Amino acid sequence: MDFTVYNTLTRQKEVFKPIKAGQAGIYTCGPTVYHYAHIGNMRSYIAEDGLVRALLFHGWKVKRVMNITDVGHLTSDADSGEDKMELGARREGKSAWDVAKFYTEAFFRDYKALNCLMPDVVCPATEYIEEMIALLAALEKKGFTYRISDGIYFDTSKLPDYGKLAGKSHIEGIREGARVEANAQKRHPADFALWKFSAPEEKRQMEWASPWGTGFPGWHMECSAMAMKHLGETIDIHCGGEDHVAIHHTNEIAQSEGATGKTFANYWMHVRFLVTGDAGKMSKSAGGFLTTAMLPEKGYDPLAYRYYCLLTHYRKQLEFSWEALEAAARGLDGLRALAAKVREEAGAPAPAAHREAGYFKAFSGALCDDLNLPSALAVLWETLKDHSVPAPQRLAFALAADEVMALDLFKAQARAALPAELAALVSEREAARKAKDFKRSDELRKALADKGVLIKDTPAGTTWELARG
RNA sequence: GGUGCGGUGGCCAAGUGGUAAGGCGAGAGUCUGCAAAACUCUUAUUCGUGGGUUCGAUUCCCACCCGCACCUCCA
Repeated sequence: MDFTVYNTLTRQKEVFKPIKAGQAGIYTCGPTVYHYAHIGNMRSYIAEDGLVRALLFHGWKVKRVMNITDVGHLTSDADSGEDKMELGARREGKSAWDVAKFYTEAFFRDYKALNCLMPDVVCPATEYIEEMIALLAALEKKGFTYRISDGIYFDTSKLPDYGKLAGKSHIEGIREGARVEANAQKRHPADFALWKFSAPEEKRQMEWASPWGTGFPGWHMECSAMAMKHLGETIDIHCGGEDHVAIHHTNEIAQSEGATGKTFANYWMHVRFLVTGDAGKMSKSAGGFLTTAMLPEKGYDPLAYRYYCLLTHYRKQLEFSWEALEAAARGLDGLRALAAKVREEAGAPAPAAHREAGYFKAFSGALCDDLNLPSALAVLWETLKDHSVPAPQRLAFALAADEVMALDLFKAQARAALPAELAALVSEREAARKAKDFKRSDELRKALADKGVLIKDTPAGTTWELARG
């Protein structure tokens, strides 16, 4: 079956044809590590992980590269808003390097908690300054650059199809200074910095010598340099958030194609934002936001958030609400319970998933249709409940499907022991119930419920679970 | 101001020119001392509004209303 993806460049779904048969080279814009990544950031990585897993599911090989932006944004507080952790880190005398290290580690903790597969290559921008300087030199040689007081800039008028990703009318409509102060020395509003000079009176923590002067690379340089270094001058799929279309990716294309004269990326996949009803998009600068690490504190498995993301197509804006997250968490619980029941019924899975079965093709077809994970998830639900399919086949299918969904459908849920005091109440209630003192046992059940312990009486005895929240 | 996207049952949400997946919730039943859990069944003649094209539109076209995102580092 052909694998199709929506390509932002052509604004339509296209059959994915890789440069090397059966192998996909994917570049992902990674996090900027001067603060925590919030769950909105993670939506993109979950969607991209879905892409990687869907390709692997269909037998493709995948080479995925992710950058870490650890340079260029650490000079002023204004860039980072009032991030308490960073301010705290500074108070403790940490360097910009330490801050980057700290948040990189935090990012991958979250990333793994959401069951995202590690990229094959993770590249911090600060380790590729040489490559960026070489790229700039190539652009200079071809006449795409000019120098003004604060840096070396890219002359967008020199590239005939500049802005093709976002659309010409969009580029022409850009009003510089609408939200950021205009730079009067720039020749065209869309021109952007390739190399910024350190201010004479300032000693930056992160700065490098270059043929043009001491300073640091422009924000778009890293992705161009690293993507081409690891995946070649033309890559298969370039991923990122929707916000990057008009500026960051547009400029990556300008730099890369200006330097090589070749197509930079054949397919551009953009994930739309997670937004919150009242505050709009979840933003790093807008203050309070939710991180993956905060989910367990609220009583949620991080994978409940993954499930939540899987419920909505990646090209549709996703609105966050606690009510919807709660519904997702319950849905995931239900799916796991269903999977456990299928496993019990089946004993052992069939030797292999039945790839010719209708449900399997429906599942695969949904993935191949521009990564329609919500549809694929519906197929999974329906199939697991379908008793006309032999249980071992259902189990084999669930195992295979979870390689894509990555929801830990069969992982035994570890749970904390109940505090002794509450455990005593549970035993006391069970004793009262056995003695048919229902009044007392119901009182105790109520008391336990008030403390968040839900009682279940099964033929095998009394069990409990913790209420969420 | 420019660009783009979306409005589907109480909530989240997929989808198609031929009569609305799935999940959550809710209701009924089985089970239970009663519950919970589990199981079974039910839950949109209808897809923002008004026109148009068509044998037929939620799906195509036009207008309007509403919401959102991007144009700044941001996923």
